[in-house]
Amino acid sequence: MKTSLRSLLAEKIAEIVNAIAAREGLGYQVGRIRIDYPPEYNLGHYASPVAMELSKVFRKPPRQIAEAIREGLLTDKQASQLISAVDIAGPGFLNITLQVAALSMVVRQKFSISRWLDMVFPIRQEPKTIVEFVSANPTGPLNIVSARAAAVGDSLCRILRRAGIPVHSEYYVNDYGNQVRLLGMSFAYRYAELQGHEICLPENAYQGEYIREVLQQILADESIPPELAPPERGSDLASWAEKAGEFFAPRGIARLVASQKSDLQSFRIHFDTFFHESTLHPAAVEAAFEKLKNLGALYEQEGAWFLASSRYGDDKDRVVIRSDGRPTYLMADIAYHLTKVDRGFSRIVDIWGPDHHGYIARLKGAMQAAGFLDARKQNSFEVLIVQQVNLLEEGKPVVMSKRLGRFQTMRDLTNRIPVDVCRYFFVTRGVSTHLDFDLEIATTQSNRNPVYYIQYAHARIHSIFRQAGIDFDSFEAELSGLEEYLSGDYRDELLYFTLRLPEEIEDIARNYEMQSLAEWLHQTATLFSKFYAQKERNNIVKTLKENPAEGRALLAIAAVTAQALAEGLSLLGIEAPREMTRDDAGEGS
RNA sequence: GCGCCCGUAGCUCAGUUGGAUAGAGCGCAUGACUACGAAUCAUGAGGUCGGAGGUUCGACUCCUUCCGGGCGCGCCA
Repeated sequence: MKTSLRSLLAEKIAEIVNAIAAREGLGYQVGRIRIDYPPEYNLGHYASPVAMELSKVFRKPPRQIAEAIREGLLTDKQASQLISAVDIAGPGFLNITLQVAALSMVVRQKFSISRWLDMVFPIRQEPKTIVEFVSANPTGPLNIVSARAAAVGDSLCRILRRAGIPVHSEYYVNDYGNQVRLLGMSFAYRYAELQGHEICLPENAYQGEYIREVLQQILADESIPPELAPPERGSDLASWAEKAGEFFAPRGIARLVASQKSDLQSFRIHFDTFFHESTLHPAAVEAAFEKLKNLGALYEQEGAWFLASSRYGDDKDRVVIRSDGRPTYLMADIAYHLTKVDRGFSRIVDIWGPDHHGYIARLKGAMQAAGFLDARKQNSFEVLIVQQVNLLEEGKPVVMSKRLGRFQTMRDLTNRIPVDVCRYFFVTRGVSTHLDFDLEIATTQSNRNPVYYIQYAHARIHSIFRQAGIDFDSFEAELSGLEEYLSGDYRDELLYFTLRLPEEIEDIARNYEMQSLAEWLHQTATLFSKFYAQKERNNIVKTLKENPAEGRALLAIAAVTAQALAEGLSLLGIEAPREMTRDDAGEGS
């Protein structure tokens, strides 16, 4: 089967609708057929509201259209093999119930979730995609919003990749410009302080304690050239600091970036590349400028060059070259994004922090001006804004100020909360919601966290295999001929739900709503727990002894569930342990 | 002032691009281990979906307006 059950049904319904339209003499072709899930399992496996949507086009009552589609499905040779019933409910919902045999058609010889996903995806020719995320300034440790963006971006990449989409993940390092100068200067002042100077840090310097720590690392690794020794005590340090800063800045950035990379690594975040802004200057920036200028997207005014972004929906035009000739950050960012185009990516996804939303219009404007978003090209450029995380400590907000060095770092977070818990927490919420993270509650509740519930279900299945003395990895789930054992006691419900994984992945590849995968994992684990709690009928070890055929069916259900849970967890960068250690458990329960 | 995001159960959040009786976790109440792990299962209490209008077969979802919270509106990055 080269498609999910849902897509197959959607195709069939589309055929049927088009046939009806032709019969009625309407020159109408349906677009995407929406197929959802009924609110309750006993209503069916799939539900579609198409009949209601088509009511206007066909000028007929929804139920009448639904009836025609029902006829079509039941008389279609391929579809009728899968379907056991089509009910029309409420105002015109089509509720489709599949046959149990549909399960054994999917779970055939050598079946595994992983092989199945490999078969299903890619569903169509997929565009080369680049996802840029985190991209924090290399002037300090990563903060908690970066942690959220990292979890979101990395999970998205894993999911897109699983959907067969060629994905490249990238971190844009802003190692150029004014802030780099300020960073170097900050090191210089701290260095002077070490040399016995009374210093008064300029207000715009980075004040965090980490500046001192990184400075120590630099000093431990290399000696400072004598000509950079601080001037006489009491004299003004400003011009000296400027010069010495040029020495410290690149060294400091290298170490800060390394430290960020190590934070990301411990959060299981993978980047294919780190792209340094400094490599764009000057050649790529100049080339981008020339390109936009030749396309007529720029104009000169009062000695500066402006991008006419208001033509493309921005509130106003934006400066790209200052009147002193230096390019702005926007100009460099345009150059950077044009490299994405040059590198062959036709789908560009950026994940930005909450303070950048005002920036979307101008960058999109630039990409439009550059011809990337030409309607005929089918390219896309999407920006996801990850909203802020309010860090609370016992219900009170933790005040954050990066400049003053008072802020919660990603490291603080991961030191206190296990990575599995953090990553699950971050993707369970939609990216656009502001969310509160109470460290105190997160710490105490992490013991009762939903992520452990999912992992527990997974570990339990492996425990069953250990009890049964069957090797999980070489076991091959196979349901052909075992249909009679697949009904009731949550058996079919669990299997159907589990086999929806490709549909989840397919949806997320389109809408980026990753919280639905977290939800799916939780529901799958819940169904397994219910299945497992049917101790009379679903005791696998016992059934294997009493009725081997039925035992194999139950074992296959469990195996497929474990595979799907492991696969889903890994898509969120969460581990799927085969045993849970008691240390992780809540004590007071 | 303008723009973007958010407002759903006591708390933290889902709600499938307008669909069926608005859901989950935590917390609370009650019950279930001599059977593959009780980190579990079963049952229950808890909602004027921020307020008010509008659009239609149908609105938590779309539009208008108001209220409340957050963030942006540099020739900074």
